[in-house]
Amino acid sequence: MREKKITIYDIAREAGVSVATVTRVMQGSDKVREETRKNVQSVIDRYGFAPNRVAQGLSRGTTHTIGVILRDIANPYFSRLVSAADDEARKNGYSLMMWQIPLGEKIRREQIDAYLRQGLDATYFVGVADDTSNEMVAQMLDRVSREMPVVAMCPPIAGVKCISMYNDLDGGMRQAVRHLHLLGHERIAMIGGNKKIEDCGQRGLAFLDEIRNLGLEETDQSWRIGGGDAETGCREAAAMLKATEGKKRPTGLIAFNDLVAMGAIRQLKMMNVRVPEDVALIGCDNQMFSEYLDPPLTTIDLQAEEHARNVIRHLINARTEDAGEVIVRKTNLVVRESCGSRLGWRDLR
Amino acid sequence: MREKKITIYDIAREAGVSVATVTRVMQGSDKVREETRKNVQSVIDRYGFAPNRVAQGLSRGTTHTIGVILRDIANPYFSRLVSAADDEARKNGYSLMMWQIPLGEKIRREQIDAYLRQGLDATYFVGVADDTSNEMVAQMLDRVSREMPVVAMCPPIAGVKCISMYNDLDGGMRQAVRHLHLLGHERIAMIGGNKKIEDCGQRGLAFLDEIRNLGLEETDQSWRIGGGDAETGCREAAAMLKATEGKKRPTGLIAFNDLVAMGAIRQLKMMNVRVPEDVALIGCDNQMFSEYLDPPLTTIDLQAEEHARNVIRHLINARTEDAGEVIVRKTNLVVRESCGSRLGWRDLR
DNA sequence: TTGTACGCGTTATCAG
DNA sequence: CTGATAACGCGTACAA
Repeated sequence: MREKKITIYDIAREAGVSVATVTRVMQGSDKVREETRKNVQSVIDRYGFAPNRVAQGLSRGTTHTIGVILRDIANPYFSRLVSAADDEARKNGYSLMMWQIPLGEKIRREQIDAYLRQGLDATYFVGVADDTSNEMVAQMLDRVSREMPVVAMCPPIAGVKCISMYNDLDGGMRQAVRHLHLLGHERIAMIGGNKKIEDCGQRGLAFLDEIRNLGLEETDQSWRIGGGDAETGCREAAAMLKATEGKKRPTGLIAFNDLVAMGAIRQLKMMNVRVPEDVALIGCDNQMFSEYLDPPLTTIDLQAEEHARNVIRHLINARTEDAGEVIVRKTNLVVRESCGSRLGWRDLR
Repeated sequence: MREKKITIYDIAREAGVSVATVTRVMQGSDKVREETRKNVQSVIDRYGFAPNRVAQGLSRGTTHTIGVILRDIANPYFSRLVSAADDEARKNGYSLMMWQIPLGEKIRREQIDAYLRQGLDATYFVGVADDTSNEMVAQMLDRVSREMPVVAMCPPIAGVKCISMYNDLDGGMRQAVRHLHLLGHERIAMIGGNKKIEDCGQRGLAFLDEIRNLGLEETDQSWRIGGGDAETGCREAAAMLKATEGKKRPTGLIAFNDLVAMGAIRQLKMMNVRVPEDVALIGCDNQMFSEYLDPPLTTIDLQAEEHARNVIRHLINARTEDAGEVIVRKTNLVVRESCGSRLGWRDLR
């Protein structure tokens, strides 16, 4: 199956020069006589020669490969990031190596060892909300960032020296809350997000804080915690309706993300609650499918592609001094119909 | 940033043996005295030593890395494949290297060269419908499969020697058509799919063929070709309604995939056509979001995860004789509410 | 301007 | 059983 590969020696012999000269030509060194240069180049072209990346990696200590550590690329938000990242990397001569670490699975020492000895040039870590306080993640990032530049897409983690480039979901949350409040909602609740309140970064806290700022009521139904999937949306929406049966239920809902929102919409419909007439809803991530939901979903846009491209650029140009840098990206509220803002102000009593 | 890495020489010196012996211990060779073995192993453990993959790659000629060539990992169907593939690969000590080639972009010779010299052990090619007749794809797969085992997720391509493992979308299509026919639909149309009829593999043809088999009417609106995205669904659904205005329009619709179906649902609703009461709809892929659409989408399930895992297993165990093998996977129709089968038979005149 | 020879970290072959 | 040592393919001081 595998044919004999031609090496730099074959080219050198054929061109009647040494391997050093071939290397010089390939690197565009100016310390080569023009005549030699043309001759060597023609041989290279004739054979379609290109250096073996593995050997190059050993010799040069750089593989032109960036590792991407993430939880689950099947999550459409993450796959958008990776798609843009791969495109940007490839345009700069780099490749991406996937490394999924399923959420809930222990990160073992040997896994990190295995990751480290692959000779990667840099690491793009895509974190989820509670990774900021996850001890295993911290240890992993700490070890990895001692070996290569790392950009982590999550808030800074105590004791870890890497570039942190993440979304201002705090601000996004507050904006969403204010949007609903402006539309006249007085009872606003949140669905989904991390199990333990101390694990949510600032996100859920920001939500609660903004509720208080606006002088809105905070009840035991204000934040129904859960996961970040559609199932959570179904389950928690149902539970919330049940818990507030007969009482005044929330009229504004903010979902942890668009998947949760998608599940919530379905459950609400099944229970004959209209969106947005009875309950307004806002999601987060601006997924590809979000504008096709019924109603089209108002959501917090994170500009995933732009974010990912930026990460790759940082990684490629990373200098040691950059470690510790923190970059916060502003979010955008994309207003569609799920929060009813197009219907104008309404009486929500 | 990068600390001095320990090598096999350090271990050998520390253990008072030669590097050959260290290698033997690491490979579990039985030709090592038990006492030596334990001694060396203890040193290995103490230092947490593990061989450098790059050097290993050079020496052994195998990198334990599988390349994944695909069009766009942001497509949720592909990202599901990759997620499962990565999981399966990792469980077997392999890593995945991404290689996106955007649809519509020319595949240049140098790109293939670059791919080839990465020292990959195998290639997982995820094709789209018209790749089967795409000359550039054929050339690429031909070159790649001369260097390493390849499993292509598309029908066999003339002149390319690789394992072909793909879905029986033909059969899936026919099943979908018959399902609608059984429900009483007499005018069934298809939306989306490849631009040129000769590029569709058997898929669109299978649809048309099955229509004829059942003695159903075939009109110029029977197949509205287009792309494979939600936009196509919107555009073509609108165009179809417009083209059949005042006439008898199709009552059963089969979308090229779930994205197209998603767009179609939205457009139909906007034009006050009810699904499934006025038009029944079937998609393809069983995407994560499909059951959350309104109505939940009946769709052809391809068992993406299982498919991907199988590909990886084949790649890892590939023998030269396997090239040329063709594996066709059966599909499943997942019946939900978008085709109205739960409503029972209806009069559709 | 060009060539020689060594290093990169492992594996594998061949003596011993 | 164990140890030198030659690949693996390329980059690069250093020498010429």
